Amino acid sequence: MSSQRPSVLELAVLGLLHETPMHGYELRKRLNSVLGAFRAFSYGSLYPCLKDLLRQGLIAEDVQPGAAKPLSGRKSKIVYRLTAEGKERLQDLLGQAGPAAWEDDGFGVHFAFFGLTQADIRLRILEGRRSRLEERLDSVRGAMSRTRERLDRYTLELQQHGLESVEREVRWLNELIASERQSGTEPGRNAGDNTENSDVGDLR
Amino acid sequence: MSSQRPSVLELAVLGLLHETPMHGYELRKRLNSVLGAFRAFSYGSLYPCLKDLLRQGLIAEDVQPGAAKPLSGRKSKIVYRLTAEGKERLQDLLGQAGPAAWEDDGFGVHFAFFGLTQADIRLRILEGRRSRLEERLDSVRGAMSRTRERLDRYTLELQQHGLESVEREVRWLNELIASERQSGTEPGRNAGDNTENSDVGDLR
DNA sequence: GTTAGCATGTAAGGAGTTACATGATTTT
DNA sequence: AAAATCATGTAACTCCTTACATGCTAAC
Repeated sequence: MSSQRPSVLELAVLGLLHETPMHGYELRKRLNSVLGAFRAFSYGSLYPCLKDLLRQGLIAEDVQPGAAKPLSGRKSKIVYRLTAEGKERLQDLLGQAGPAAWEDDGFGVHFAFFGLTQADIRLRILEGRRSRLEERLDSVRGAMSRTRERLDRYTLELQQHGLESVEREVRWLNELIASERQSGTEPGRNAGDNTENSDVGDLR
Repeated sequence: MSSQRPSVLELAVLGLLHETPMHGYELRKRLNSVLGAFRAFSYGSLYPCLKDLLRQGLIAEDVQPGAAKPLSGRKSKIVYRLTAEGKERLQDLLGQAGPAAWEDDGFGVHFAFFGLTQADIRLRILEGRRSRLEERLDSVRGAMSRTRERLDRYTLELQQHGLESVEREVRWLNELIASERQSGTEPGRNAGDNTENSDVGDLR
């Protein structure tokens, strides 16, 4: 009655555990390293989330009894791994290309797991985010031109910087979309296929 | 027992009401227009906040009885204005140059009201934010060099973009700080004094 | 042998959203 | 007279953080 977490965390945890089993502490570090500047999570949200996923049968725990390995700085108490249901659920989440995947929360995480996402879904998410940002651009530009005169230097500076940030992300998305389309429509190539050819993949 | 809102909203509301009295609906629109791309608030948080500020005596309400003005598209029900205590509280909040003023939440709002903020506080907030971002830069760069090999193209792309966004904000802050120092240390000029001289103020 | 980092958790609460409920006024 | 927008509010809920509590292991 209180579960159903379509949360960012669920996807992130399932996605990370898809690579390799891990225990909570490790998971949290990788979480904040993969998501980098975008998001950070504390144990206070991670552990309850793990319990929830466990209860749903999406992950399973392997308990390491004592310190069996004197060598190497590992001690590992509870190692979580993805179950078959968890893999299904992950694929399910990765297949979603709705607003949740391109809003501020969500986009970063979905993008981080694009390597596991189908090419057409990737494209839809990128385009969804771009049009979302363009909407925002319009409304901010509108508000600026409507109230330009009465704003002081700092407010103006803030708006300008915000605007340029969004514009910058739109350009980034444009490059990504172009690159996706090129590898997507190329004959004889499958989704996710990304061997080196010409300069695609070198977008920075 | 449950008040004490050092929330972003409190500062934003007091700051906006310092310019001119307004009713809630108007306040919310200006809020989302001034803060633009940084933050957005819903009525569900605005109205409770107004009640709280009212209870604390920081704002007062002037109720407009009926439709007294046939002309102009105004109807105004409850117009809020800043009380003397509210002005004090605002100055208090604007004088704070601690972490709350330079973390992700908070910085945007504090910056938006730099026009009402003392020059030395402005500088401290800008420098605080810059060093905060530089810390983040270090940790992300560290994480990247530690795990570079095993990351797929998309994860790398995400980190790169995040990194560049932060670097961009640091450059922006550098320009602002330089400009602040110039007008601050100039002999015969007071804080907030920003008449045209050479090229300061034209940083974009 | 004590500090630092690894490791797992919980309780309380903060900050805000969504969805709803209601009604006045203006525009079409 | 219907639709849009102005205007005010509330209840329930979400998601996450902080601060605490606990203990193990490695390094100095």
